[in-house]
Amino acid sequence: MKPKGFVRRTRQREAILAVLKGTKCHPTADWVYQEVRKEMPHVSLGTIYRNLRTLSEHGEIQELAFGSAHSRFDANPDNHYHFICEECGTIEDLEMPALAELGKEALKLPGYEVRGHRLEFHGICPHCSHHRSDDYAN
Amino acid sequence: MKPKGFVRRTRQREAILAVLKGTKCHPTADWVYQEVRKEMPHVSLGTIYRNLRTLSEHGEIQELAFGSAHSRFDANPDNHYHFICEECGTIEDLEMPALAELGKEALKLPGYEVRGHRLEFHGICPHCSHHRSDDYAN
DNA sequence: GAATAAATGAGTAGAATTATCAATAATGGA
DNA sequence: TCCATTATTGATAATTCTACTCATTTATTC
Repeated sequence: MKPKGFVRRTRQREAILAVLKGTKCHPTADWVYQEVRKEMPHVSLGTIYRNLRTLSEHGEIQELAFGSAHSRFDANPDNHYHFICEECGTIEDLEMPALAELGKEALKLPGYEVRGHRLEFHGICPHCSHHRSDDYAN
Repeated sequence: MKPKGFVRRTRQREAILAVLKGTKCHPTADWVYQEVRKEMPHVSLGTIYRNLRTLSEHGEIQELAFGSAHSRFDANPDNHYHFICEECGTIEDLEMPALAELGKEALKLPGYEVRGHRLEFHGICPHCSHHRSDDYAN
């Protein structure tokens, strides 16, 4: 019997994955589009976006973005860390002190002038975790 | 003599900063807009964006975003860290191993289910650092 | 090969952000 | 206090990135 909801292996998806694996840079969707188009001129930009999402949802690649598409702002300009809830998207400050040794670690890289770092944790916040238990109870 | 290129102190900028300092959430530009509008109904959304940028450029607030507005993709789905150049925006993989103890540290937070973390360093890459020296030489 | 449903291409739509520009207002000096 | 200067604003248009729609195509299983 044919399974429902499975993932097909298409020329386009293969090409996108190949392009991504063939570069050390961390390209944007549009860069990938331009590359894939060289081999497959009729590929659609929608296809690129759709597949990049599908691939990252299946853990084959990863998307580098700050949760939502739009920026968020923080009145505290000093370095501190955040927790981002995967469920509700809430961003919270962590009390954890900034780790000075992290910068030093990276300073070992020759030629790189490290000015700072950013650390975020993601997972489920207490609020959403609570709602989840409610769901199981029903 | 009047200095050229200085930053003025405007009602709008003060209001934006006040709104941002008055919240613990990490709002989007639009949220700030809605709040400022309560006190200042004719404020323009463009003014919000302009000031949020100006303020973060002057280190009075910080913007939480992944460098550029748009997502970037990485063929490597495993957790690893990145270096982002503030000059050219290039993102590079770091050889540094993922720090397991970081997750454990954050796990101490009661009620939070930490699933992962992300660490990025920012600064100047060797390539841009080199160009800079050239500038000084001229 | 046929049936099925996922995926595509082409175009449209929407949301977030930036640019444009005449009008306004903050600043330092007279 | 008034003036000259110019950063900033408000209003709107323009861009950019991404998601959505839907008829058509195509990968998969039988």
